[in-house]
Amino acid sequence: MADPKSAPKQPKAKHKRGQGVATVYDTIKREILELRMAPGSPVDETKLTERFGMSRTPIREALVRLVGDGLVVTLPNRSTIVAPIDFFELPQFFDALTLMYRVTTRLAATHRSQDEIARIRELRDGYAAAVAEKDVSRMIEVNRDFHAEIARAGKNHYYTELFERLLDEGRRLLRFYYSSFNDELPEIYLDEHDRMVAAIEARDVTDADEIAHAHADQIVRQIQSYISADRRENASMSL
Amino acid sequence: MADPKSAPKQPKAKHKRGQGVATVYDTIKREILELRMAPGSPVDETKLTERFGMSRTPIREALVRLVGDGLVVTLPNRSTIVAPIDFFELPQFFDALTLMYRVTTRLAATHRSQDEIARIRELRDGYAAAVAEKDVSRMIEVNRDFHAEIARAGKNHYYTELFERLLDEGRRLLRFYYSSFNDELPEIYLDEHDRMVAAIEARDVTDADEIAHAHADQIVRQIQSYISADRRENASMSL
DNA sequence: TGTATTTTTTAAGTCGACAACAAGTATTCC
DNA sequence: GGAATACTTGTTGTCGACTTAAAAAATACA
Repeated sequence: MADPKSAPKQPKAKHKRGQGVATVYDTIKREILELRMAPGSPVDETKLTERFGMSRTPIREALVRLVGDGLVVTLPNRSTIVAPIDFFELPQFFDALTLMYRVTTRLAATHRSQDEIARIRELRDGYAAAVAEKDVSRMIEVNRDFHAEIARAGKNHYYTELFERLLDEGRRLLRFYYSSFNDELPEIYLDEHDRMVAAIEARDVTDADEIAHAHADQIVRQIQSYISADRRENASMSL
Repeated sequence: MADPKSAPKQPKAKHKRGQGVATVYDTIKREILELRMAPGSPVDETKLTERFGMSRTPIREALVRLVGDGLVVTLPNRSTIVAPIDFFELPQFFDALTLMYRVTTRLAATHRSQDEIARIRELRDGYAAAVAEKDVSRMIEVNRDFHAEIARAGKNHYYTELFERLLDEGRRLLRFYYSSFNDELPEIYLDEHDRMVAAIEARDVTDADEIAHAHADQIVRQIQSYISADRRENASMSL
C-alpha cells in the first residue's frame, strides 16, 4: 500500500472555511476505495493533521462521517482503522447488491427522464473507453458511476444511498482481486450495459429487471471466482 | 413541542470519557424520533452545551452522526435543524419500507435461531400489552423494535440498517398523526404479527413474504389515510 | 415610504492545548 | 528468573477561545 511519506502533503493550502472537512472526507474516502489505504490499517489523526495542514477538529469530523459510511472503524480510546473487508459477510453483501441492482434499474425504467438517459449514455461510453484502453481502475470507477447514475434516475434516495454504499464496497473488492486485465468479462459487461440502457429508455420494467439480475449475477460470479482463485493460490503454499 | 427550559439539564453529571457523545447522540435521537424536537426546528449547539454540561466538541460529533442518520440537517455555516418530514418523498418511503418489510421477514424465516424466535415473541407480547393499555406511544416504539428484531434475525446488516432507518422515519410519521387511539387497526396488526412469527418459526418463506407484504400495505394505508384526513382539515380552512 | 447598504448579531468552523486512557516498557520484589 | 507493578508513550476525548460566514437589524438614501 501507499507509503504515508509518498503521499502529497499540502500544508500551505489555506482551505476556505467549510471546505476543510469536505476535502479531507473526499480525499480519504477515495484513498480507501482505491485501496491506497489498506483495509485494517491504522488511521492516525495526527499524521493527517500534518498532511492536510489543518487542526485535528476537521479531520476528526471527516473520520466520524467515514465511520457513518462504514469505511472506517474506531476502537474506543484506541486507534481508528480503515474498515476491514469482512469475507464472512460476503453472501449478505451479494444478496443486497443483487436486490439493489434490480430495484434501482426497475425504478429507472419507470422514472427516467430523457436528460438522465443522456447522462447514463455518457457514462456507458466512458466505460467503453476504459475497456478499450484496458484501464482497469478507470473501468471499476466508471462502472460504479454508471450504475449509480441509473439508480439516481430511479429517484428513490433510500435505495440510491444503500446502492452507492454497496457499489463502493464492491469497488474495494474488485480492486483487491482484479489487478490484471486478462479476460473477456468487460466485453460482456459492455453488452449488458447497452441492453440495460435500452430497456430503461424503452421503459420496459420487466426487461430491465431481468438484465439487472443477470448483470448482478455476473458480477457476483466474477468476484467469487477471483476469491476462489485466490484461495487456491494460498492453499498451494501449504503443500 | 418541549420547551428547552423544561428539558432536564445535567450540568453536574461528569460523563466518563467516551460516554459523552453516546449520551448526547442517544438522547437527541430519541427526542427527535418522539417528536419532542419538532421537524425543521433549529438545533442550537450552544444550548445543548449548557444542557448536557459539556463542551461543543462532543455535541458536535453527536450531531455529525445524526446528520449521517438523516435525522439532522445542517445548512452550511448557518443553523442546523431537525430533519423535516418530506411529504413529497413519501411514495419512495413507502416503496422502500414495503420492500424492506418483505426482504427482512423472508430472511428471518430462513436464518432465524430458536433464541431469536423467543426474543421476537417477547416483543410481540410487549406490543400486545401496549395495545391492551391503549398506550399509543409505546405501541409505536415496541412495534418498531419487533420488526427490527425480525430483521436482525435475518442477519443481513445492509438490510437491517436501512430498515431501521425507515422504521424510525415511520415512527416520526405515526407520532405526527396517530395521536388518539380510535380504531381497530392495532388488533389487526396484532393478528398479523402472530401470523408473521408463526411463518418465521415454520421457516415458510413464501408465507412470511406474503404476510409482510400485507402488513406493509396495511401500514402504508394507515399513514395515507391519516394524511388525507389531515389534508381535508387544512383544506376546510381555506373555504 | 420603499429599497439599498452598512452594521450588528448569531452560530458555525477551526484551532492549540490539556486530560484520560490503554499498550508497551522498564523496574522491583519474591 | 518470573511475575506483578509502576512508568512511559502514543492517541484519543474533551475543552475554551478565536475566526469567519451569513442572516437579521439598523441606517441611509432616493
